[in-house]
Amino acid sequence: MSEDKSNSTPQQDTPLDGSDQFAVRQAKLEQMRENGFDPFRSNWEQSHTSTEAQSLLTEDMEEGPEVSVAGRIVAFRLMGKASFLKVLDRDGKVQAYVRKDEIGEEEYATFKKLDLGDFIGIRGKLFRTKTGEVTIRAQEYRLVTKALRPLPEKWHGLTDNDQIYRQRYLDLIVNDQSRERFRTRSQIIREIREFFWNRDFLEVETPMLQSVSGGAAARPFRTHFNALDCDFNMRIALELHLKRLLVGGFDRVFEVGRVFRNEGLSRRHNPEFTMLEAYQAYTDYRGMMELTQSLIQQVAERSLGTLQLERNEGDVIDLSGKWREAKYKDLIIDAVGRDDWFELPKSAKLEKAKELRIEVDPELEDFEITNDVFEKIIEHTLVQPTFVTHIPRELCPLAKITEDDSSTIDVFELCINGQEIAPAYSEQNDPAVQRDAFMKQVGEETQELDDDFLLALEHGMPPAGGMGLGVDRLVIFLTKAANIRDTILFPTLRPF
RNA sequence: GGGUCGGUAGCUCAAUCGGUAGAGCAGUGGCCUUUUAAGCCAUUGGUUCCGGGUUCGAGUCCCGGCCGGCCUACCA
Repeated sequence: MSEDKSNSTPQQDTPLDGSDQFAVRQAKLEQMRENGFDPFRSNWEQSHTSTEAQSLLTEDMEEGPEVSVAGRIVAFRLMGKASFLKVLDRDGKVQAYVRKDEIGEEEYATFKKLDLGDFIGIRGKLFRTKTGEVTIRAQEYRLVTKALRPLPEKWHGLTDNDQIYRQRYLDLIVNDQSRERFRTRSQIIREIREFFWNRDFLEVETPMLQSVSGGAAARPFRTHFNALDCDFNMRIALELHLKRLLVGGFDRVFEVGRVFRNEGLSRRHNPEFTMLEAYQAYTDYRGMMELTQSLIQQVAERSLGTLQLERNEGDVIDLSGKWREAKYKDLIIDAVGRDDWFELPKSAKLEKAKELRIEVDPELEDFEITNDVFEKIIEHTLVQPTFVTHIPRELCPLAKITEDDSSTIDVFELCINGQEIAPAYSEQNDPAVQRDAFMKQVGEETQELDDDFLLALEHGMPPAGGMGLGVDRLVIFLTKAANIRDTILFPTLRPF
């Protein structure tokens, strides 16, 4: 449909029947302009937010002070010569009561022409209605911004997923739960920063455009830089640059930032997602264990006020106390039901995997079959916080090898809510061992060899523990979201 | 990428065997000075996602496409 923008006067000879709500609202807007109001230019001074205003009327008071609020009309109940409406602003909703005999006949006539979705300012004293709701008795109101499109339905809200993601603003206006979830997400990220600042970590920013994207084995997004006429990748991890800063003498650094992985979409994967990584010199993965547990406990306590998280499944995740530790090998042996799993030849492992109904590619390496067992039958059972330790060295080329067991590395993988949420390592700082580990990966895997990083290691990186945490996944279980897309304001979608 | 389910009014949803496409909310016109999904009366509004096909007749059946949900695969 194309509107004729050149025709600024509404066609008065064809009365609007109300079928085209956009046209009806546009006609109202034109009418206002003719009467000398600009429905977009006015501002309104807020004295309080909706919830601040409501708190001013305490139990013992009959009438509160005068307040001035502004927001979007989300409920509108006209009753002849008086009306109730609800105004939504940044921290909630407040009800207002408008009477014809208090604002005047003319004002009331134009007030009745307002629409759901319009922004208005209201000034008046607080009182309590019959049913006890704190309400503003309007002495003055003004339209601040006209909304030309109608809001989604008031009771069911917006449920169409596609529209929720593509027009997130509508979701935020009408779905309280969604609005609340994104406020919580913001609070969580704020508490994460607070935690690290308090521990004397330096918050830094490292490049998103990199000529070599290392630190993980995911496929990158590629782009081209015209000025230098060369290709760049978007980063897939923060790790290698943060470690360069350890070399540079920043003993404690962290970054919260977006990383990009050119892989599939799923309920738990978005191609751009938010990663927290922290590196601390003169500690190891054990130190990271204490840090990670404290971090998540403090964040949950401060942003949710509890360490007991009820899941949609009905059970409760208990974040309190000291968290369970379990060795990778023990979990595997337990899951497959035989002590000699790690001594079995590959053919026997494949056989057993088939028995357990795990689909495995016979081309896989031994350790990959084992890891499939972990990912497909163990990981989703780790609902209570569990540090999985002593992971096979092949899985993490960037970690230190365990002193008394050269087959494993000094790392943990923290699982909560059946999801891997935060890995941490005693970071590998021997440049030769690091190079060997990289070389084994390059070619068969997607990790690229970052020579510049190895050069940095040759200058000496102090012993350190490091950890990474998928912020979106943390938000998923802290806010009981069903899907990663419900925790990302504008998730990646197929363009129209 | 594969499987599967879906797309109907601004929104939330109906539509029997293939037989005139409906309701609630929103809108429009009235009534209503403490409502809470306000209420009452009246009423407008449809390229049934798009394009083909079968049929006397298609929202419904078939084919192709677009978009999405869920499952699955890739993502140490």
